[in-house]
Amino acid sequence: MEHAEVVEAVADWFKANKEVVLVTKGYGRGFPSPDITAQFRQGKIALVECKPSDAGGREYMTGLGQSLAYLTFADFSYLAMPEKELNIYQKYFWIKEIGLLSVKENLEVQLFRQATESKVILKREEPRIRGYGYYRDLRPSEIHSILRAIQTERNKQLRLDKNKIENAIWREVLRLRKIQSQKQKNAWILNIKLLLRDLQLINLDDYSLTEDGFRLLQLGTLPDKKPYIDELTRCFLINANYLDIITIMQKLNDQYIGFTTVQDFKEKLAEIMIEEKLATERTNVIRDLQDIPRILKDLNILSDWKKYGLNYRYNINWKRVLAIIR
DNA sequence: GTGTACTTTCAGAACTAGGT
DNA sequence: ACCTAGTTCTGAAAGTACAC
Repeated sequence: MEHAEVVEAVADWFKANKEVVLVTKGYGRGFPSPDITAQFRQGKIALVECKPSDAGGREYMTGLGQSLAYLTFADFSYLAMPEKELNIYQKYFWIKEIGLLSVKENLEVQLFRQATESKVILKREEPRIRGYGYYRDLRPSEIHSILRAIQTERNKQLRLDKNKIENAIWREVLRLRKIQSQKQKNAWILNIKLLLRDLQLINLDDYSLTEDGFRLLQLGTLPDKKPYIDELTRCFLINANYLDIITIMQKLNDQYIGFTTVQDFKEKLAEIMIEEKLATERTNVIRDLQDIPRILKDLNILSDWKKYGLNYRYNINWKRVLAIIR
């Protein structure tokens, strides 16, 4: 049983739970990075570490260690693996706080042991209402300009001053766009913060760049823009979890011959995104979808809105997607 | 060409938490 | 309870392109 199969099965198991409002795979943080995040109605969060078949004791012990680490920033922690391995190694998983999930050969999931609530949270993971990155307005080249502005300002500072960094971001926005009203400052900075957070390019605590952030900053200065765009695409697909969105788009394309209008397509897409718990009911997925196709087109993942017979559709450039996520 | 559907860009409304 | 500042989300005008 592959790692991805275990992840898929366990994610589905959480989605089936009425109390769960949001399920995301591998999204939200750098290290240590859980395979699944499940968020409950009251805002409590469970993190899951998944392990495949035939991996050797060492890997299952590492999984236990990761699960323990998750208890420092989430309410519940689970370790999931195939039934066979769970039986072999269960004696080592004696720490009762860690929940255990057993995945059968037919990919059916069983709750082997309920997790208990963490008593050791150091820094709580904030509940989210989206299982995909927040995105508004910014173009790929603008993202690079903003990263550069943040890093330039940071290098000037002896002592961290977040306000000055935000002022630097705003100055950069004013340079990039023709904005009339100062009132927009907060909205713009916020939109930028949320995007960079979700792409995992900066730590919001101190505006320090992550490894991905640094890489993008460097790639963006090259004369050839392709490596930058490719890397940014990877961040959107993996870090911001847009891979799940285009997977659902493909499902829709397979299911329907086409769509009468963009609006029709977006409504159907939004409905499934909520069904699949990629967003909560209170998320305005439709509004998000106003901007998401644009960035996917900029990243060369999505075609234009093309006519086929009487209907229309977006096509997904899977060749490129697969090359980038390798 | 022109009306309509779609895209891009800017603006601000609606929450939320904390203080009094 | 009310105010305020800060955060998050929503709306829509302006611009563009596309079918007819």
